[in-house]
Amino acid sequence: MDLFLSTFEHRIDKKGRLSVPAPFRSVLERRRDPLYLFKSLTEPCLEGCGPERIAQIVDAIDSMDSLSSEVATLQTMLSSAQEMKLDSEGRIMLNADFMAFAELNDAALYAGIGRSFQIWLPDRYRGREAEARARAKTNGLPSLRLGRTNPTSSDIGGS
Amino acid sequence: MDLFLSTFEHRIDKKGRLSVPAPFRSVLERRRDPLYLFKSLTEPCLEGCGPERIAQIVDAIDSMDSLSSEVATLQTMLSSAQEMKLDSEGRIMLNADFMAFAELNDAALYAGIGRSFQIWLPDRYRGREAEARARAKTNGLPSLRLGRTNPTSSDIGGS
DNA sequence: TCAATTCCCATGATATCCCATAATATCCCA
DNA sequence: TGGGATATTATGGGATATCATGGGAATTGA
Repeated sequence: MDLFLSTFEHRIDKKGRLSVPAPFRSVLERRRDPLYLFKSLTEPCLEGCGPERIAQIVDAIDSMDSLSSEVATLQTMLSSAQEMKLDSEGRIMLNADFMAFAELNDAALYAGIGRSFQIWLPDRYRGREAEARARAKTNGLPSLRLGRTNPTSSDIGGS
Repeated sequence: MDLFLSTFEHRIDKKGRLSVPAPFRSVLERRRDPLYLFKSLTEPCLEGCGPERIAQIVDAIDSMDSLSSEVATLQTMLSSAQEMKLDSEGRIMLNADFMAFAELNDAALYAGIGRSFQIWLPDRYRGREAEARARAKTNGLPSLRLGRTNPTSSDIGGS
């Protein structure tokens, strides 16, 4: 099972192009998957994933009460989602909405979190990481149930 | 699986013409589908889709009790539906009824929500999006357990 | 005939393609 | 194991194509 792991910091050039880390690209290429990005619902960052997660959201909407606020939330995710086309050098172009949402300017940090990854303003990410480490030191680690855990909402729009 | 995703804001010119976003056009062209628009039943916006969704509504009506109020509701959708013809530059013309219903004047925002998309007054849409994000932040994200989740292999984005 | 559409062309902005380069990582063979 | 050769990667720039948009002319239709 190949996963998105590790962090990478890349420059955003004057034309707004941003290289996708080669290890992430090869995960997608191996699966012959296009790359989707969308605005996180809970954090000031972008989320990257393959098509199966998008399909999951589409199917969930169809099976839910179309008047519920949960459907509105899922639709918000989709309406910010975008299939990213990579140029021949493996770069993507972030539109103005994405750039503004994550407050990016000339650099971006990719954080692989397993089945998906996030794109952050580098300094902001490092600040969050420091906070998380400090929390772990005082509160201890969250329990890690090994083996299959039940899916929770927190692994959709992403932590 | 090609879907209507992302948002696009386009101007409505003096002649009432409105460009359909190129990515939406290419979804329709790839499927050789015409474009249908109809007035949303629940929101002050227009809905856009291909013929399969219209057929879905027709089939649903056929399979329901013709006296039920739901049938009347669905019929309302169909009676406002219209096949849109695109000009050679990929633009549509919205009739006065559509313009008034969505309260459009000189700009429109397309919001892709998977198998269909919506057309909104831009500011109104952004307000709704902000609300949905605020809700998600306080209430958490909807669970996606509903969709078919294949627990074996190959589901990087899955559950 | 008049107004409203449809067709056609123009244009600026922007995205995309293609090529170049420097730095780094990987390979290969002595 | 070392070190030179080769491949990969991130990054940049110029040329080209696409897209959204606007306007005039031809066409329709009532």
